[in-house]
Amino acid sequence: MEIKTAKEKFIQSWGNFGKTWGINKTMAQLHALLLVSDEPLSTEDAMERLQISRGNANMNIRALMDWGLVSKVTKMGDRKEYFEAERDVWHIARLIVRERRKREIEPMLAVIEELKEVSLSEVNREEEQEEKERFSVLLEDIDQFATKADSILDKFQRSDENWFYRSLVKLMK
Amino acid sequence: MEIKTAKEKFIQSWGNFGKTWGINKTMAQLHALLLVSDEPLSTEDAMERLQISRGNANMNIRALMDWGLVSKVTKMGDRKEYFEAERDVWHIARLIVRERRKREIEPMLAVIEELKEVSLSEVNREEEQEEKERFSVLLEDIDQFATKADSILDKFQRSDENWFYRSLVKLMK
DNA sequence: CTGAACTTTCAAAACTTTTTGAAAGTTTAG
DNA sequence: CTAAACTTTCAAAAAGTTTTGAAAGTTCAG
Repeated sequence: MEIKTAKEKFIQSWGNFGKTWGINKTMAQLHALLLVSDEPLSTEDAMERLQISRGNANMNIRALMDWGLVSKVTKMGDRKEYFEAERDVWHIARLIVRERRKREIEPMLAVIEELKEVSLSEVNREEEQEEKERFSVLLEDIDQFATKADSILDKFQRSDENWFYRSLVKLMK
Repeated sequence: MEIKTAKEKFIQSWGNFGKTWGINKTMAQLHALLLVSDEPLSTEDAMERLQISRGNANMNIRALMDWGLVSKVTKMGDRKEYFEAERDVWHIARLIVRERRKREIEPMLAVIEELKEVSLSEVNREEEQEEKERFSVLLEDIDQFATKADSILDKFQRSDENWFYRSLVKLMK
């Protein structure tokens, strides 16, 4: 296999992989493209390589910058904007964890906390007692688990690579 | 807030939450509905509570059973099938991790391994040397990270609740 | 067997998300 | 300032996903 073919395959796979994780396919493909490029690329370069429209390229590159995965590079004597991807896999993972916690875990925790409060309020009718109790236990269990998972991810996100690898060794014992 | 309203809200939130994680909204809502039901429900019950069609209810209940999150219950003297959800949050988490590893992480790892092999093949032309080297390093880094993350998840999936909580304490030190 | 009770399937419709591309906006060289 | 070079926006179109519901399939009591 040619290296060009291999990179192509990498870009396609990264796109599909991203899609299952709730990330727009083009966004993931752009990320992959920038990861395998030896030079920063312009919007035009990306449009041509991925066969996508200007609007699509522009929007998704912005999104990648919002996530912190891609940064703008300027070349002297050139008005075009060029982009390059963060290549440190460890750093990439932390940025992704940060975004996903923000978007997915924290809103869910907020809802659970809210509903827990409701469940604690007085029981009005006798027959509700047991139902309410069961619901409360469920919410409490989910809350406990999610809070713990969230705090691990928080720790991960703030830690350095060594912490991760040291932790791994501990856990695998 | 009424308990009925609270459960309603739980079902809606679980649905939206699931959606961002690449799980069909109805599937997540059905799961939530069964989680908060004190009795097993029939397909008809689910159709009525969630206002969905028979086909939709049927397909997504099947999917939940494939994931192992829901099981069939039969009542004597009744030909209908009833369904109930696994309520142990820990167990639920393990089942979800198992499915997602299978569907998302493992296929990605397979692609990376395949591309790594390609990258190791002889360099044909002089100018390709550096490009190939850079690509190889990237693939190697991703592979290392993903393999480690996958093995933590594998361990998690096979472990019991106590392992998880003990590990947490260790990690948070 | 037969037919009622139930479950499954799947093509078409509804809905959601993504993409396009042209127009508007911004920046800068001259 | 002006106009060329570039970036951003967003309504409409395309693509993708989910849902519907009716027909086909299955099971089982009588």
